[in-house]
Amino acid sequence: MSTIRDVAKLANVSVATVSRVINANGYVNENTKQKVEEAIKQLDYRPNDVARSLFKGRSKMIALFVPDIQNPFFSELARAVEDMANKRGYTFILCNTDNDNQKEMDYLQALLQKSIDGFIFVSNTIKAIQIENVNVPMVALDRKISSGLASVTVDNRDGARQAVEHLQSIGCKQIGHICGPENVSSSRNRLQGYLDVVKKEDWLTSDFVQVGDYNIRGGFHAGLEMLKNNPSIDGIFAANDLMAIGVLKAAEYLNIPVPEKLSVIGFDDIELGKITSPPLTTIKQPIYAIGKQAAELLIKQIEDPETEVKSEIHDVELILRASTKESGEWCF
Amino acid sequence: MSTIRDVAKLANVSVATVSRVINANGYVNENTKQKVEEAIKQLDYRPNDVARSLFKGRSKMIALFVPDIQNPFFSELARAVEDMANKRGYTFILCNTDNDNQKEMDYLQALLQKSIDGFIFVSNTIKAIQIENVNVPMVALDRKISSGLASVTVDNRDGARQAVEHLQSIGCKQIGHICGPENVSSSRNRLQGYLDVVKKEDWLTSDFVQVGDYNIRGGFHAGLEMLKNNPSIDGIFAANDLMAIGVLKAAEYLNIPVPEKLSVIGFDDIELGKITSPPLTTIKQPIYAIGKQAAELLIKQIEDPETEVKSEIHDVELILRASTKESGEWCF
DNA sequence: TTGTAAGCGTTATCAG
DNA sequence: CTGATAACGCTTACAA
Repeated sequence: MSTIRDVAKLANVSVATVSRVINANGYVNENTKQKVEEAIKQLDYRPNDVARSLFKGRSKMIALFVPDIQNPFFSELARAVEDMANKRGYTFILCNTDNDNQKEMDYLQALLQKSIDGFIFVSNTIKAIQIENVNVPMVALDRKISSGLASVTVDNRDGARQAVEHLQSIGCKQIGHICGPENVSSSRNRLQGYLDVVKKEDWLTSDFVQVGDYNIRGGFHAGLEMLKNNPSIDGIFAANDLMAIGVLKAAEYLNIPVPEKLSVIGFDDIELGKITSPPLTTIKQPIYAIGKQAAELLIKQIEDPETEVKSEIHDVELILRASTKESGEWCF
Repeated sequence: MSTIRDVAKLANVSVATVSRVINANGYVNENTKQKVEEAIKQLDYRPNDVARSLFKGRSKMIALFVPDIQNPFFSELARAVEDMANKRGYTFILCNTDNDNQKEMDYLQALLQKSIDGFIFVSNTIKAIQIENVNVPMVALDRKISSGLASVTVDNRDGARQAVEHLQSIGCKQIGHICGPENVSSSRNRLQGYLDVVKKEDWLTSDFVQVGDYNIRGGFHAGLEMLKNNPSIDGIFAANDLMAIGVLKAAEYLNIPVPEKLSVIGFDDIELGKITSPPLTTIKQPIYAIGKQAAELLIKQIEDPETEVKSEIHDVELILRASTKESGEWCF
């Protein structure tokens, strides 16, 4: 690997001049510029980013923390963040946290030591106090961390309301809810939305809300429990698609036909929901778009520290498929 | 952020001594060591990795190139690599290439400029000549790139044979194959394995092999085509699970009951195969294990350049589920 | 318009 | 056992 010094020598100029031309920075005579560019080409010279980082104190790297990249919701988010990072010349670092706060803190430290330029967190375990003296830009994605932190989320409560109202509109009389983990803000908000709609119903008992884990397996078990205890249930709103798929499996297991006897609706609109049998009605989040926006917001903060800290809340949208009555649709 | 100089000043020693204690390197008096450690604690000092990297010419970062993290096969691989990287103190960089050679080359350059320590490639577009003078360790994963490069793969041909033989053993008479893209080595090997078993059959015509794209949609279309042209087909071996799921959807669309009239077998054993209806019989690759091993191999090469370049080939295993006759199994 | 030289925060060599 | 000091490769005052 040749260095800036090699180029300078070959072009018969000083390293400062070379630096000026590679950074298009400061005055440099057209002629000497040509010479330098020639030398650069000849040596196939590429500036060493580590040296640049050391000098600047910034690395052109951003990190995304997600619980688990194997969850399709997070992989779509990751894809969006990476694409944006890439486009703006940043290197993308992916951190799987498994919702483990220790892991999060370890990553945080390690990356700070590498002069990372910013973080995007999808986390329900990071506390405001743990990051209060991190002095690089940060953005919370999907889940809020603290009010002082920029965030990009969706209107979870409204989405949940839409879901439950849809179930009612197609004739469901008794609607259960599989909620996500209680320490996740999106999950709490979706539960709120559910309650907004059904809290006055006389059939409502605590049996109608089961706690899941935002995964297929948890949805399956919660769904099984709920359907066994309340055979009269004819609609289930699961707080995410993965759990809704679990409910579909539970219904299949119990020989309850969907959507004839039971309507199921999820939340997120991951690709997977299109290929279940029946395909899943859901509340669509603009997953890629929010990931992209989080990255944009972060990079804006990085490149202009004066940028105001904003909280963006995106709308969601009902997507009708065959898992709820009278809305069948065969995709592909 | 305090520097090694601040620590030295506070502890009343030289920076060299501080360096010695943080690296447990060279002699240092127990007493002065205590003093230094005290100072480090007091200042909450953390060494600057960028400076370290500049000096050492290595960054403790490794990268993984995959076509698309949204494919669950790759996200499991990514998870494995990240876990291993993490464990060994490396930072993990994920690169989605979309099978775009230009993107691969751009990433390669960018990361080399950051003094990346090594690469793991899942690629069918990188050519040997493009990386011949990359002088950091590299490992090919899932797909070979060139014989000179360390690689971790599975016995695709044997797996394909097992798949087709299983179909025969349960009574399938006419077996079609949905193969993957022709420029992917695993896909070619699986086709070979299929042909090994059926090449002498008199029913075999070119209609029995359809090219897919390793994705659900491609599997759906290829399956549709095949089933429409050959109503007598009673078994399909798809070169990966995603396409097998597409075939399942195609059968559903055509009202062909699986496994009663048609048996379907995939390859990979991604999680998704467990939740289809019916669950998917498949050839299981040790996905996490090969990802982990690729990372181990890479790190070994990084830390000991004398390490010999090895090619590891893992065995695969038939997993029986309900998409092939007489092997029904209800998981969860 | 160009060059010199002082850092950026480490590590390692070489004296003491 | 410890301390100066010269790298590592780059950028940017400051001079010329």
